[in-house]
Amino acid sequence: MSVSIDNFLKNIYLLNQETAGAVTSSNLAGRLEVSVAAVTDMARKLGKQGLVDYKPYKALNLTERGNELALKIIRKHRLWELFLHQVLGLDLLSVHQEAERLEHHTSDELMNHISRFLGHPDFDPHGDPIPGIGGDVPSEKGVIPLTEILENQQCIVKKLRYRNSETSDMYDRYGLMTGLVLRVIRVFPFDGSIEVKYEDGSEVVLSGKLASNVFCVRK
Amino acid sequence: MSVSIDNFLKNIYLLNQETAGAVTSSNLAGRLEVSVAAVTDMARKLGKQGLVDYKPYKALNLTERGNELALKIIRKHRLWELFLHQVLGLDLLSVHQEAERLEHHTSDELMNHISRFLGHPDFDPHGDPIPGIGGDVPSEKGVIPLTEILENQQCIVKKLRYRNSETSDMYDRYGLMTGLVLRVIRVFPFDGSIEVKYEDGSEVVLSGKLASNVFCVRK
DNA sequence: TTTTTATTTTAAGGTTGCTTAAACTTGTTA
DNA sequence: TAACAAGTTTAAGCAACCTTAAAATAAAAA
Ligand SMILES: [Mn+2]
Ligand SMILES: [Mn+2]
Ligand SMILES: [Mn+2]
Ligand SMILES: [Mn+2]
Repeated sequence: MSVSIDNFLKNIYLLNQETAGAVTSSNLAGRLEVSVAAVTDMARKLGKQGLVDYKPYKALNLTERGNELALKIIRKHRLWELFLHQVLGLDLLSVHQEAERLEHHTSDELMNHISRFLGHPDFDPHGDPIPGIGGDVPSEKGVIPLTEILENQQCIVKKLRYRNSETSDMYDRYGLMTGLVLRVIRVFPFDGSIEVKYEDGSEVVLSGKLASNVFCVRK
Repeated sequence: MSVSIDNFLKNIYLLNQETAGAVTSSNLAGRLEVSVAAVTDMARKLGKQGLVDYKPYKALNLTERGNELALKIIRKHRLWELFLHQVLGLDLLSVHQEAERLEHHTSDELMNHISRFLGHPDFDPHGDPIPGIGGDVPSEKGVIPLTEILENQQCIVKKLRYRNSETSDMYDRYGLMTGLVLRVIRVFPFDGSIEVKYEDGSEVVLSGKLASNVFCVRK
């Protein structure tokens, strides 16, 4: 397992969730920032190794074994993120960048020490589930976009979807973070924007697009 | 800077101290576990880059810039070791193995967070000095081998030299660790072995060879 | 000083992971 | 159905970092 293979498997897994099972070469190439030809090469190679289900011109899928490996890397990534955030105080953008490298260079043993130190947590600071040692993924049942909360209902923010560094800035601007309790004051169907009230009484209006990237559970 | 270059520079630095300035290609090759030819290649390459002072058939030396880079890597290595030991409870053998990889994949920013978390320490858990951000190396003044302590004198263990995994076992066996207070009870000139008394009153005899790898300051 | 030995360098080649450009499939549009 | 456009594969090649084996050099021994 090299860094390239790690990232290849991990991003098939993640992209598979985002695109509902239709991971294409160009899709993955964009994500990994390599040429499409490089993806074809790697896919064929990992196909032979039994990690990827590769058929020319077809969507890419992980095999059972490929899936297990992907989950192990994601586990390391998200445990590192939580550790760096909670213990060392790095911000949510930095933790991702550091974890992106550390995930490939940490033994299972060290990762288990970190998991124990954190009390075997289920979610990372972005609200994403941390797979267990056995590959079990904590459920996110009841987590829905903020756009589905009705007027006057309360909810707890569980997950913020990070699309780029700009979303990070916006979450900062509005003070949005996991664990926050919000009450939806008003929904504006005109443009989909939503007025919410924080626990401290302050109120802001979020754009529909931003709100659709904020996930929460009803309170 | 790649992992290979990191390790090349770091080990010239360390070997330079151990051999008093006579770092040969075969010497370094053994340390890095690569062929001697690979060392020559890399030395010439880094010579062109101004990191190594390379002259065919001569001993290898770091340039000013190469030295700075080596110290940065050593700083990361030793800070990681202390962090993994003190915070996460890894044993002294594991911390070295993990640090050996993490040192290459940690940003300066993260390392500074870790340094602050630890209170900007001067020594790693093996007693080796941790270079500062500016490249200043904490002094080890007064640190001498246990073999130089006279009968009935007390000393504090400051540094254990790890030669291989066996030394590690022996330090464990005798409960030797940095910070320990010892009193030399008796020196046996016959074979150089030394009888020491621990603070709890127990007494053991250490071989001369083992004692020469234990460093301490007089109390 | 010449010869022998140990060490270092040079040469040739392999693997991994990438690139660009050309050839090929596939599904859609005319 | 034929042509086109988009996406994918194949081909050729490059850089980094290794290897082994042969040639060159330096140091030690005869
Ligand atoms: Mn990564
Ligand atoms: Mn995350
Ligand atoms: Mn290393
Ligand atoms: Mn150390």
